[in-house]
Amino acid sequence: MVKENICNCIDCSEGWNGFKVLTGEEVELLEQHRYEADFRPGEMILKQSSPASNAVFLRSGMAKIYLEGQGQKNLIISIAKPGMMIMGPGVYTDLRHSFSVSSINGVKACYISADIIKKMFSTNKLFAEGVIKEMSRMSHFYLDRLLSMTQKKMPGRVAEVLLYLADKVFCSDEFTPLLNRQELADMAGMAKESIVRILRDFSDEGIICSDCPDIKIIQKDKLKMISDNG
Amino acid sequence: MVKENICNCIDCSEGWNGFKVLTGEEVELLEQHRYEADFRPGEMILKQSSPASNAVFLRSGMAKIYLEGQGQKNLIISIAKPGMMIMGPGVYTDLRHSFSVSSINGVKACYISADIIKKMFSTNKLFAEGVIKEMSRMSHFYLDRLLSMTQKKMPGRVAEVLLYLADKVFCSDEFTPLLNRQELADMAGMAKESIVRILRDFSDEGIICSDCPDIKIIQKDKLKMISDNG
DNA sequence: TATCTTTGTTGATAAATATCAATGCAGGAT
DNA sequence: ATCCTGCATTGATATTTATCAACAAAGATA
Repeated sequence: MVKENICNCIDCSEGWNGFKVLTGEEVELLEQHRYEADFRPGEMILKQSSPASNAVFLRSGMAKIYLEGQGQKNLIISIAKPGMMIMGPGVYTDLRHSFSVSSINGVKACYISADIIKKMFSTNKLFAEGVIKEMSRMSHFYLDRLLSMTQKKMPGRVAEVLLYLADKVFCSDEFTPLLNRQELADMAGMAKESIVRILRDFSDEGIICSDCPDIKIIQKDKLKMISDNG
Repeated sequence: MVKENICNCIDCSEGWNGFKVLTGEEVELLEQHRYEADFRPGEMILKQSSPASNAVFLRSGMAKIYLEGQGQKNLIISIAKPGMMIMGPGVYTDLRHSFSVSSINGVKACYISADIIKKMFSTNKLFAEGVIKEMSRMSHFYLDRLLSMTQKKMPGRVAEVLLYLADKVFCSDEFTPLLNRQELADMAGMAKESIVRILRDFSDEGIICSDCPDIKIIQKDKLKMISDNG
């Protein structure tokens, strides 16, 4: 198997779009502060509350981004894929990572120094615009989740999670979540027994086909309705 | 009574700190795109989903920032005071306001064109840094709330709201919330009957003194414990 | 003052959700 | 094969929370 020889972030086929606007010099600077790392499934990539010295970019594989609450109760915020920037708001506030990130399957990732990103934020206005757009998108997403989590009942939240996985993560109505029931529950903010029951209900009503671990969305419109109406 | 003659955002005693780094030219530009407005209690200042053409800065009074869910159920995210920037992530994403803002008491506010802010974001790197720091702070705050709302039970959320009001809004352990019970419930994400009962419980246990509408925090350490332990 | 209207409060009840305990099932190790 | 071990599932039950209905209290209006 021939390995692609990645030598910089602009040419990297899985690189973040925001890097496309960098100058040659900036790319070189970036290279000097980029570290590659491989992870097996289930390994910690970023730890919540640890010093936010790096942003992370996946080159392959998927990772879960989650908040650690008290008593090992987690809330999975989103699933990261190659091409996305993973940089929490802590980089510009308390210099701590705002969330934890860990690999779901095998992951190749690049750590890039947060200081360098901040530096380029100041020297390259197009790059700065890309960064603020990305952070705004995240903020927007958090607000959406905040509303869902507080106002929707369990079936609505499960429907939302399924639609998120289908539309934003796997880009297909038929997928293998990679997450186990406990993790799906952590995404929807409920107990694992609850999500099991709701998935069964959806199955019984013919809205999805749940051939564990695979999930196939049959009646997407119905799922959307459940998600919208809470 | 002599009215202060405000002629620009740098000299304004209630202006946002982030404006302090602007050049003379930029301040002038800002002035050309600034509109003052007065509001009586309970009036809409920004409407969720409407075009995000302006950011808002309060010169006096307070406002509630909230998400409108379906079926007139609101979630109050935070309380805005003079000196704070009110600009949602929609300005950099879908160009719609991400939340609604309405006055709690009498409010004087300045609308500032979002385009001008974006322009200065590109031309003044210190200003850009101020904006991203502010947006990061907000993002951080949203993540905190997300975790609280999903993992804490009602008493924990009520304690959190009380501490927020005391520490971040009124800067005193004795205050008049200005929000009625329904609105306090909308902050803590519960029914108004529920918050009434919990406030009474806190009163009975001597943690607070609730002489409606005034609230006085007696045992702050206990309240913090309740908030932390969910 | 008398009458509305809104807001706060309480108790009873229903609905939503979590927890607990038991069981089954599949993959990996011995 | 046989034994583990972790995950999924199910039913029973307890806890949490919302809803409903009634009423009290405080302002607002006439």
